[in-house]
Amino acid sequence: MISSDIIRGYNDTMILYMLLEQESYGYEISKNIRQLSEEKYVMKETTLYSAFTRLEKNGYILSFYRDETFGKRRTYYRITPEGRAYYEEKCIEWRLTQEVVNKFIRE
Amino acid sequence: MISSDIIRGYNDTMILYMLLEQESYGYEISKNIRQLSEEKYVMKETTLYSAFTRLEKNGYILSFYRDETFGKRRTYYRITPEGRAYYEEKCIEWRLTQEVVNKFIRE
DNA sequence: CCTCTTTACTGCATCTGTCGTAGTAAAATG
DNA sequence: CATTTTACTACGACAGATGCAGTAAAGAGG
Repeated sequence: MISSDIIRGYNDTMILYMLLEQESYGYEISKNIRQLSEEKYVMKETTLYSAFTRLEKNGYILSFYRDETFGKRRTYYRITPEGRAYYEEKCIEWRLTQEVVNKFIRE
Repeated sequence: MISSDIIRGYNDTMILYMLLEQESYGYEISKNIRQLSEEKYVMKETTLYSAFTRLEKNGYILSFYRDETFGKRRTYYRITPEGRAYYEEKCIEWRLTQEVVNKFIRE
């Protein structure tokens, strides 16, 4: 299992990744993360929604409603240019982190 | 810079790695981590010492004093078999984490 | 000899992201 | 018509990391 202390700070990055190509909403993002990670990582609901709040507060995503004639009303999210920039930074940081941590890993 | 939310949970692993081959003490471990990471990661003092407390509480390290006729008295640490086992687990977890996070990283 | 820097910690309070638990509510399924 | 799935919201607790402050001994430099 991947502990929350390791993934911490990368949940935001995963969500932003999911929004790079298309706008989406909580449940769908959650499912897509689970699938892309091949069931190896499942983001908790509370983690997901609190990440949305944080990301929107920081200006990295925008929330909106769509006119839906079916289904329960969803909150959709769209990535902003600031969100894309932040995502890019996180990718660079991740590569550096890997490089550093790998020096402390055996085999 | 590597954010504390990313490295979180790996500080313990880095410290244990440093104790695999030889017993050591706070200041030395801190210097060695800085050097091994090529100055890319510097563990904060408070983080380091609070990690020692936690690691000892969990039975992963043991603290002791050496008879020193010079210098200020140091608290030395030694890794336990449980600490080695925990370190191994963390290595496995780290590989899985890399695999998963890399799916969400562009380029 | 005296000051400054380096070594070697300890204590305490705060912040932040994650998570457990609970609850709401509408639509789909059987 | 009951159960499951979808789609959230609220609240409180926890743990690791950090900022800040303080202590104290040894070594370095003038």
